Amino acid sequence: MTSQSVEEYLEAIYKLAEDGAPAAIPALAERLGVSSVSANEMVRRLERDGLVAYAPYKGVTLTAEGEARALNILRRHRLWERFLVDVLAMPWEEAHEAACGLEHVSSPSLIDRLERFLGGPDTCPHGHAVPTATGQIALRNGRPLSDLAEGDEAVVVQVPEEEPGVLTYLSGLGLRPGTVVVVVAIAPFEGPLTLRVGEAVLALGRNLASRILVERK
Amino acid sequence: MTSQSVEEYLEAIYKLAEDGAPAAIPALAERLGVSSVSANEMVRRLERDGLVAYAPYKGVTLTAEGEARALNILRRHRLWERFLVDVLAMPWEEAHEAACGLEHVSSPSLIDRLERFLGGPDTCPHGHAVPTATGQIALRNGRPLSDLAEGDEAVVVQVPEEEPGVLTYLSGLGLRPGTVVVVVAIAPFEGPLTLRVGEAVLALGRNLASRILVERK
DNA sequence: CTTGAATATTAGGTTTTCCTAATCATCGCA
DNA sequence: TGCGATGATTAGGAAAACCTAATATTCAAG
Repeated sequence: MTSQSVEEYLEAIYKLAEDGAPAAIPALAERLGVSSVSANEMVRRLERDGLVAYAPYKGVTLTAEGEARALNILRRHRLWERFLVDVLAMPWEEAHEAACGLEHVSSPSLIDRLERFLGGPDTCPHGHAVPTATGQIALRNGRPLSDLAEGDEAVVVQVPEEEPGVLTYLSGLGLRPGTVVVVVAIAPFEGPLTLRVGEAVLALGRNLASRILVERK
Repeated sequence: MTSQSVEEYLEAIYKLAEDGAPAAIPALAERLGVSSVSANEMVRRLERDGLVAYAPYKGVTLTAEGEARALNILRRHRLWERFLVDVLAMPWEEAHEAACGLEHVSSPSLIDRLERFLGGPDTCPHGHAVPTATGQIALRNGRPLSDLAEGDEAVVVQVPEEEPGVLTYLSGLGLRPGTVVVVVAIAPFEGPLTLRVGEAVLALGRNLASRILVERK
């Protein structure tokens, strides 16, 4: 019996930990739209239940059990997203929102059936790997778009998920998994990249570019 | 912002009221697996919020607003059930369970897309009408199986939903919407009906038979 | 018209998840 | 090394849904 709140915390902790360091409480609170006090409280509860390890001023880390749960949630989320986008033709950011609800009320049997119906997709619409029913997750190969040199051509394999605004923006630019991009120019001093995407030429901030994964063509 | 609990109450009140009289609190509590005190408390809250009218010892009735909400929930429930059974090939009673969760986390946009994908089905897998997005619900024509006479032949148009055990039982007997039945015999003193369903002959209690709707062939 | 059963309500609690305000601890930088 | 910003925790609450136990009402049937 894992409550919806608990699941959301586990998911958020997992996502935050993806950027290297353990999740900090204020960052966690921020992401969940909750006060630091509440996040602290909940983290204590998760610790008591053996789902995370918490060291004040250091951060929160998932235990093996906690990570298994988190991967399972991610599995549900990404399969639903795939369904919503591919089958129901829902726009990206709306699909993310909707999947956030559905993921907490989906039995293993339902999810397995959904996976079979979808033909066992490897990734969600943003290119993130779908964990298996047994909790394995494939690691994406590809490197940040910001690592390319001028003149390089590459194909997008992954864009960040979560932030609704970012999703709409990228979607509007046509930057989605499978898109071919050519680096036209790279501005100095951590400046933006100029890209050619199909016919269009556009500028993309370095920060966002570093969160988009590409593969050499 | 209607909470999941509130939605479940509205749904239960609607279903109970279908059998004629306003929903009694103990019946409501029973159906929701909750104490009478809790049900009473919640009904008071619903009344405060203008969703029901409550007269002690008389029962609970939905207001126009409450009924609109209930129909919307039923719409979501039945469309999801259709999806789970038709598309994911989920067995009946598992689908009912699963739909109970999904119905509370589905935005109007999601439900409209789902409906379009399913081709705008008129009924759920048990033959209950799907309310429209604007809150209309078609009334089923058909009469109780228990009203037939010996020798009558008819086609099932609706079976009771909700109780998991009943669903499995009926499903096992092959009694589902579309099934053709012939009344072989009717036992006196409110006794069981003997039916022929395809090749099989089976006995069905009068009570259950009265909750199955059929149409003359 | 009384009385027993069914129904309703009150009183007092619990758990979960959130909050604000205030205090305490720590880290990193000057 | 000392201090200010950031992070952590405590104290005290709130709202939603539940619960049990006890009491009060009302219904219906004899």
